[in-house]
Amino acid sequence: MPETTPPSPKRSRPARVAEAIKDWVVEHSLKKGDRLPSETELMSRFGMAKGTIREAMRILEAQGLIESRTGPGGGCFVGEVTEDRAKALLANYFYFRELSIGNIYQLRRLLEPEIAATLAGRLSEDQLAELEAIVARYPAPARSAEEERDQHVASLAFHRRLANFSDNPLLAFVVSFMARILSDLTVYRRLYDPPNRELYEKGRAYQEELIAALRAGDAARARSVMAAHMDTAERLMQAQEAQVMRRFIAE
Amino acid sequence: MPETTPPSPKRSRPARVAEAIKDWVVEHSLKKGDRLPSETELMSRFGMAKGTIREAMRILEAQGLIESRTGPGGGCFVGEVTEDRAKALLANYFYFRELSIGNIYQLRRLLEPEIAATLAGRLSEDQLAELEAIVARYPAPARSAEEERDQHVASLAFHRRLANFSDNPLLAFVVSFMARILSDLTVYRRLYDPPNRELYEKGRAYQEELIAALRAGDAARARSVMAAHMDTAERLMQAQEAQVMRRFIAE
DNA sequence: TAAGATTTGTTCGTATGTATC
DNA sequence: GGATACATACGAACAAATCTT
Repeated sequence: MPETTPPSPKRSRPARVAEAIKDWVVEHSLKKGDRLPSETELMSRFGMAKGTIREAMRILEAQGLIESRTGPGGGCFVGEVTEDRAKALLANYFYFRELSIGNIYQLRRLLEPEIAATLAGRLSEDQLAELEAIVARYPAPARSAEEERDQHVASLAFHRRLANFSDNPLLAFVVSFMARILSDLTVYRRLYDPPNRELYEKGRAYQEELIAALRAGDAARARSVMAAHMDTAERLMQAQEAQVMRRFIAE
Repeated sequence: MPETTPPSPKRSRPARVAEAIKDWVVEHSLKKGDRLPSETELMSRFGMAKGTIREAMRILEAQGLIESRTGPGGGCFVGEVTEDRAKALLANYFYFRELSIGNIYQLRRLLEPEIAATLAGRLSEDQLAELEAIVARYPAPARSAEEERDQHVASLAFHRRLANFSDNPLLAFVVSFMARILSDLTVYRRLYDPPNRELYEKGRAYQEELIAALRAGDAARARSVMAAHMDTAERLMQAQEAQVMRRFIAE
């Protein structure tokens, strides 16, 4: 595997090696558990020192493309990028870009009702039970800011779970990503005090009605219930005037 | 900066160092061009060898969080994640997940009309001219598969540009990301032959009408034109995909 | 132009840790 | 437990880039 780009431009050697390995994986269409050549093998293949190869491996690892194990039979292995890692990497992109509540809800209003509609009548009883279990985690209005924060995070877990039931991976990812961003918000800003009784009651009522519509297979109703839910949720969030995300998210 | 996690779990040292540096950046709320401690500084701070520190830096670099320069006044600097890098990292996530045309268009149908509507009457004459210039790149129907592919990529550039005019960074990113995926599709699948005259004529007519609506500030019309555009575009794409599949089987 | 200083980039040799047999 | 195979980490040296004088 000779260098195909002799006067190669600006990038560091590890970066180029990482690119080359990536291409190699694609060309040979390696699958999830497949093993990459060992470090010593790569050293001689690329004619570079151990440190350089290792840095390249770290690059791939940071992107979630490989995992490595020590010991005999160990080495580096192709691994799918996990959903969590993808979300973390994407969240970094928005670190400096200051998403507003309005920005997020503009998408939620469009996407969440769509998810609800497409899932109506297509969820198993197990899946519906799972959603009900999440709703059951907040049976009574919160009595403190702490409790309310927990409830809101749980409520977002409801949406994230629902999203992951979708058979559209792109739709599922985007919706789930937004739920995660909003969850992180609640952790790092004291967003939910004072406790807001209205948020609790409306939110819970909507989610219960939504589950009923999903079970009944009533797509139109599921859609409109979710739309109304998003509508009030945004108004309440806006009133609380959150500021979004000022941190890197650890995977 | 001593180790706060003595029995630290499974992760490698470079990964932990990278995390620590990330946290450090957040805590000190460093901005885009700010400089990180030098390698030698970090070596003594973390009590680790040069190679280890460098691997940590590569992890951060791979995520787009830092850049590094040599020489006096050089070092590692905080850098915003670029849009392109974020897209590439996210694309890795979908590498194994095989998005279908239907998956992508389910989102395009929802998001693109929204973008069109929110931008109506809010674009400068310069921006409108830029869009017109893109449309002008395909003044006549394509006469070969090559030419048609180029036209379709240009047409996707139209949507990407429009998306980036949006003042909602999240919406802009998602739409622009989809356009890029579809562009890559055209490279890796021979999706656009044989030349399809209908795609050309309808697509061009829609985009011209859309620009008119945007200029006139007619949000409702911009929305409906874009919706119709997405509708026919998806049907044509689906038909062509079917055609490609059949050809593949036949061959 | 040239020399020197500073900082990242790369190499090599060696030693340690870890999992399999 | 011992041998083996592999990644992981260290330390010292040298190379390359880039700024200053």
